Amino acid sequence: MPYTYEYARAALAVDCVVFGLDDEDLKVMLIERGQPPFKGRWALPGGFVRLDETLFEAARRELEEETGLKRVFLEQLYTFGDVKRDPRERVVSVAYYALCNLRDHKVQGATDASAAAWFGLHDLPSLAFDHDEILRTAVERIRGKVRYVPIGFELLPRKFTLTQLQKMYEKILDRQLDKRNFRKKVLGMGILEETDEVQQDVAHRAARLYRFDELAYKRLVKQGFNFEL
Amino acid sequence: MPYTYEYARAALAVDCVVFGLDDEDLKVMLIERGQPPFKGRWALPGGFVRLDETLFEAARRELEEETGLKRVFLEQLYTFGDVKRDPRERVVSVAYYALCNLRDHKVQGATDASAAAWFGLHDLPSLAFDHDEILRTAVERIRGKVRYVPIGFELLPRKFTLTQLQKMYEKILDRQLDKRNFRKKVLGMGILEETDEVQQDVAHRAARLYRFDELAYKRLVKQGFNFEL
DNA sequence: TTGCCACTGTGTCGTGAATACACTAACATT
DNA sequence: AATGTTAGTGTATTCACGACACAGTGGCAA
Repeated sequence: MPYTYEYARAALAVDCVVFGLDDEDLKVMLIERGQPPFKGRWALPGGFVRLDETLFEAARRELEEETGLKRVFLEQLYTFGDVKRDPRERVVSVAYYALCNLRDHKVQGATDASAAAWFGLHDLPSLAFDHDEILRTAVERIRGKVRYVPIGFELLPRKFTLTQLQKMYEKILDRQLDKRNFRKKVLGMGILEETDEVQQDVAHRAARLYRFDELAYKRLVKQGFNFEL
Repeated sequence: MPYTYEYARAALAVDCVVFGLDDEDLKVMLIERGQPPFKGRWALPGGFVRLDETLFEAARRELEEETGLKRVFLEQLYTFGDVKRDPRERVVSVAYYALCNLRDHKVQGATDASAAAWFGLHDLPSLAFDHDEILRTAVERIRGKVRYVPIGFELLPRKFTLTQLQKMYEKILDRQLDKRNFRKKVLGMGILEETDEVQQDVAHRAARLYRFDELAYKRLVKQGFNFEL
C-alpha cells in the first residue's frame, strides 16, 4: 500500500535515552541491533513515528515495545536532523529522555529478539548512528536540569533515605557533596515528607525513609520558589 | 515528479520565533499568511524542510527568505508534533528561536507578497496553527536561558551602554532591577570590555559604551564559571 | 550665563546563604 | 562485650544579595 507525495519526505523517528540508577552508577539502557545497518552494534531504543500518534506517544510506545518500560518520566530532549545521520535515507529523529529506578523496573529482555541491557555511563560502547551524540546531549541536559528541577526523584524508589538521595546527586553531577550541608539544604526546602519507616535489612543503624512531596513542591513553585541544589 | 513510500509520512517543517529589541518592548516578528489555511492570520515565519539540508539550515533559509534576516543567533527550541496541529495533513514542526537587534536589522518587507511586522509581546494577535503555543514556549525558554547564559547580548548592538543592557534584562524578565546592584554584578563578572567611546546625540550626559567580551566569557566558562544574573 | 532637565555613575551596611569541618548515637554482627 | 558501619547533628566564617540616595555631567532653553 504505497503512499505518494509531491515532494520527497524524510522519515520521522523517535529515540529514547533511558537513565536508570542503581547502587554503583548512573546507567543507560541500550539495545543490540538485530538488523542492518549497524547490525550487532548497540543503539538507543527507538523507532518510526506513526501518523496517528503524537511524538510523545510514539516515544512512549517504542519504549514499551523495546524495553518493557511503562509509566516512566519522559520528556523531549532535542531533534537531530543531519542529512547523513542514517546511511539508508534521510531520517529525522526526535530524541526523548526517560528516568526510572532500576529496582522497580528490572531489565526486561526485549520483546523482539534484540537484547536490551544497562550500561554504566563510564563504561559505554560506541553506538550506532549518531546515538553517541544524542546520549551526550541527554547527559548534559539532566546534569543541567537536575540542579533546579526535582526530576531526580524519578530515579529513586518512592521511599528513599537521604543518603540515597545524596548519592544520586553525586552520581549525576559527578562530584562529592557534604553530608550535613546537603541535608540542611534539602530538608530546608520543605519538599520531603518524613515517613515513620526506616530502612530494612541493613547491617547497621537503619536510616529514616522520606518521600518526595509533589504537592508541597507545586505549592512552592506557585509562590515563586526556586528549587536549586 | 511524485515520491512514493511504503508507509505514510508526515511533512516536516521548521518555524522560527524571532525576537527583537527596541526602546519600547521585546518584539516578535510575524508574517501575515497569504494562503489558506489561516489566510490573513498572523503566523511565525517558517516552511518545509528540504531533503538536502539540515534542520538548522532549513530554519536559516526560511528566515532569510521570509524576513530578510541573516547571521542572527539561531537555536533549536522544541519540536511540535500534535496530530492535528495542521488542518491539511500531518505536519511536524521543529521550532527555532532567533535573537537580533532591531537597529541593525530593519523590518524587511517580506519577499513573497506576505507582510512581515514586529509585534510587542504585550500586544500580540492570535496566531495561526499552534503558533501561540510555540511562541509561549519560546518566551519561557529565553526567560530561563537569559539568566544563566549570555544570549541576551545578541539583542543589542555591538556596543551598548549599561543602561541599555539593564533595560534589556528588565524587558525579558518583566521586572525592575536595581541599577547599582546590576552594574556591580555585571561588571564583576569580567565579561564586558569598556570602550573609550560614549553615546552620541543624547540630550544629557553621554554614557560609556561597552562591548561583550566573548573570549573572556569562554575562558571563564572553561574554568567552571557561572554566569548568572 | 544661568538654570534646568535628564540621565550617569558610585558605596555601604545588614541579612541570609553557602561552605568547611568532626564527633557521637544507633543498630547489627561476631 | 567489642567491633564495624552508617545515621544524624551544629557552628563559625565567608560571600553574595538586596535595599537604599545623591552628587556629577552635559545639553538645551530661556
